Amino acid sequence: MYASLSEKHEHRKVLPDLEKSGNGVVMRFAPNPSGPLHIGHARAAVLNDAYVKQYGGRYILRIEDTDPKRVDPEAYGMVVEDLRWLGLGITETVTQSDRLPVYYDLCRQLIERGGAYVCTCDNEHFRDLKQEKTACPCRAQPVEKSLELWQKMLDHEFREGGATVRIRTDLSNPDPAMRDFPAFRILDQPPHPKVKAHVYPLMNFSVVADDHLLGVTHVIRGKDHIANTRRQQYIYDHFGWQVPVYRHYGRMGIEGVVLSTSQMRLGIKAGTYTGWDDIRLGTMRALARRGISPDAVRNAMLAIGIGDTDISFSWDNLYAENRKIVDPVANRYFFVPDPIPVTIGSAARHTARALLHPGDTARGTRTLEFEGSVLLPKSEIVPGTAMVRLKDLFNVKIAWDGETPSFSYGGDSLADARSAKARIIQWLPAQATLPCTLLTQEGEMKGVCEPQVRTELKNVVQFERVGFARIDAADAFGVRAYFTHK
RNA sequence: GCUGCUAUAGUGUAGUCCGGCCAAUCAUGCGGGCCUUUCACGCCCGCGACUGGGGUUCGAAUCCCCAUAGCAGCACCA
Repeated sequence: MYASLSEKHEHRKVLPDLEKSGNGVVMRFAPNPSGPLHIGHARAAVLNDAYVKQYGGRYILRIEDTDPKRVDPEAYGMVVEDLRWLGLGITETVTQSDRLPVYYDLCRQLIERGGAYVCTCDNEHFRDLKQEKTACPCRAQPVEKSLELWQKMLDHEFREGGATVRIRTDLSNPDPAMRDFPAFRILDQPPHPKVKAHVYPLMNFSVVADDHLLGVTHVIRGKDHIANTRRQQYIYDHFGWQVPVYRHYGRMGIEGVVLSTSQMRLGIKAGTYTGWDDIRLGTMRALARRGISPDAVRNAMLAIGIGDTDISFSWDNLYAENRKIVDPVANRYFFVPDPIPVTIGSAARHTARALLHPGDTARGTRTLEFEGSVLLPKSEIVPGTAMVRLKDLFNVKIAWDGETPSFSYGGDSLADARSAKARIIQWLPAQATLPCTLLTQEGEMKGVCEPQVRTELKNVVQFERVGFARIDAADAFGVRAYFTHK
């Protein structure tokens, strides 16, 4: 029966065609290993993946760890885990810190070609010259001199900031960002967690080197890289290499969560967040913990596409995608928040059998024995309520003496409840409950749930009339669940 | 300030290249109804947008200009 359901969603928009994709594509996802992946990374990761799947080819994970200041040793593993969770078709992984000799060699070649030079000017001074479209003295030095200085850089004869390799561009370029931008720098501190080095390539150089060497044909990334694309063009031209096809999608604003890795780290250190998977964060692991399916993330990203308009990401749209995936599989249970004990006079023992899933009766039922007392959600028992129906059980009449209610058996007839417009609410037998804490992004909800929820550890269930939740921990003493969405 | 990119309903998105078939698509959201022993799912109905102003044209969401707004870059970050 779910086949027909999913067919309806097959009209999902496909991504626009990429030019030069006839013989397959080689694409890459290139994160900086400073922390785990978040929803912002997911866009680039998923979009590239989708194109590789569409056209066939290779999908390279390239860890860009050429700035030791922004490397968290634990992030290498986290990135791989997060990508695996997302279900991407990564075919190979390279780590830039393993490839420093490759970049050094290419740098020498580039200097020999006159495409780069070593600059020993003071940083501030160079910037002033650049604004004036003026060359610094180093620019005119002979190639031999630059090669000599480059060797000195490698030999660590310069201190941090003492020398920089610059790409020769066009000083008259109207965009100051294009003028003789740096390609290598010297860094004495901090030490790189993976290699011993003091000369590091800057992103624009290592990216071009790797994109070319690895055969990358198409690059899809955010438009914050547009300037880098133009800068990188100079390097391609110096080497005489062919440029990949670029697409730059617009900025994606995300409401309500902190996405800055440094802020998240600070918050974790300060105890504001419980960890990288704190459900108030926008990391993949936080989404996973809340019961968001990786396919929902994928579908939401594909729906957004590669448009170059700035957009604001909507959680509602993600939740809708997730609901499509989770609703057919999640078993139903009762969770009674803020429970109040109620004894129902004059009611005989009853056995309630509630479907685990209303759309799939083959899954069977759960059994709740009524023995006289139940727990009801406090919010449902408000003065004036004359009758409620306990779902799958019977009707309950409520008589009010001022603010004080008294409860009595109101018959089994569903029709009576309907005609009395009684609400059909969730409940639990007082003698068979399990404490349950439902954690939402807004805070904790204490309550009780069916003991059988214990068997759903790590699964997403639906607490009827409350919403979907992922069972995060469960034992004989209680359940901890994370609220997914309504 | 300089350089560049973008502008369709609350949100996302199609249409824009090659003007008419667009009194503008689809999803989500919201409102109403049906179904239903969940406020879920499903079904039906409805709400809601071409940033503004000029111009070109028989005709403009689509082409041109100006304005406005947003975003990005101008780092020895990625």
